[in-house]
Amino acid sequence: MSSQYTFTGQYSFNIDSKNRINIPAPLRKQFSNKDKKTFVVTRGIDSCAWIYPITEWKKIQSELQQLSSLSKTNRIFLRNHLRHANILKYDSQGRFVLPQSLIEYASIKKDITIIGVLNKIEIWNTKLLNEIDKSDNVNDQSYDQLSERVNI
Amino acid sequence: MSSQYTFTGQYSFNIDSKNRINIPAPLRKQFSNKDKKTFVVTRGIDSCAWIYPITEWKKIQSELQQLSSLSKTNRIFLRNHLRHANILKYDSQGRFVLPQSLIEYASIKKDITIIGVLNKIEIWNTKLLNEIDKSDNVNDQSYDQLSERVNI
DNA sequence: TAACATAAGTGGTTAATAGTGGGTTAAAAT
DNA sequence: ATTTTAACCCACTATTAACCACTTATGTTA
Repeated sequence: MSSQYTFTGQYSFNIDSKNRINIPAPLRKQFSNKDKKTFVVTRGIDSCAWIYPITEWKKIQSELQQLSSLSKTNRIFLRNHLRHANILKYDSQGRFVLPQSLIEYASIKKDITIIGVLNKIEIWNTKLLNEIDKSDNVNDQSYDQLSERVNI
Repeated sequence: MSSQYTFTGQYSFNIDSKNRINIPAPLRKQFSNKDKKTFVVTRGIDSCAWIYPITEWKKIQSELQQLSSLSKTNRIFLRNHLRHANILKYDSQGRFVLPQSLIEYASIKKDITIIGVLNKIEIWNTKLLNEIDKSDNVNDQSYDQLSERVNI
């Protein structure tokens, strides 16, 4: 599934006393009019928060709608993915308030790093990201597997 | 079957001394005029209560009518879903009183957590949900199977 | 390269809404 | 008739969202 969004780059910001985070202007500019400044923040798979523009999120959502709640696996999966998904808008200054639950999940303190990763934006505790960056050596074998699918 | 409803997010509330529960404003706002503040609360498949906006419930009902009562599974499923279904309205403050039978079924005490799960809303005993969240490890294999269908 | 102009980021205040509690009236049951 | 229960309404408080203003950075033009 390909996306219209190709977020890239890395930006340093502070979260303010009201838990507001500024979406970097270069990323914000990519939001289409259709999105109407609306997006979904949710738990990332690593300890960070993920942002999807709402039109992008709806694609994911329509896939989730195919899953029947009669299956236990599906129920748990749906619950755990949807309960942390917050639909938000950024204000006229390009900011939004990050929900408390995600602040805790991503260990957000003051210094944050925002990264563009194609169809999503990641929000990290700067310190945490740097530590992971050093320690998280993906072994060569997994890259080999990847190479069969992705041609860089 | 896709739905017009796409409830998401998680909200913490208290049930009050009159057994009233507040439907979180963000979820309430999604109710269409057609629903006229009316919805169905019933037993969830796990120990929680499920809320469907009335227009959504009617769709489900017509699907349930397709199920033959010759199957035992069907009979049990139909019984449990239909006998506990209460048609209710929320008041001008957005609250409704949760029937005693569902309070017992979902072990509702004071602290409750409300979760949006696409076409339905779940009401949980906060403590219970957290416990299940930890213990209910769906094995990786089932998620692997899921991954073939859902691309997040 | 200096001055200006524009855009981006930051902080705070105000206004609106959501959540909560309680009270009153109407209905129901004993 | 009295008590209990439920629906409806009103009011207070806390939280959230919208708005305004200032500062810093970037970029453009003389």
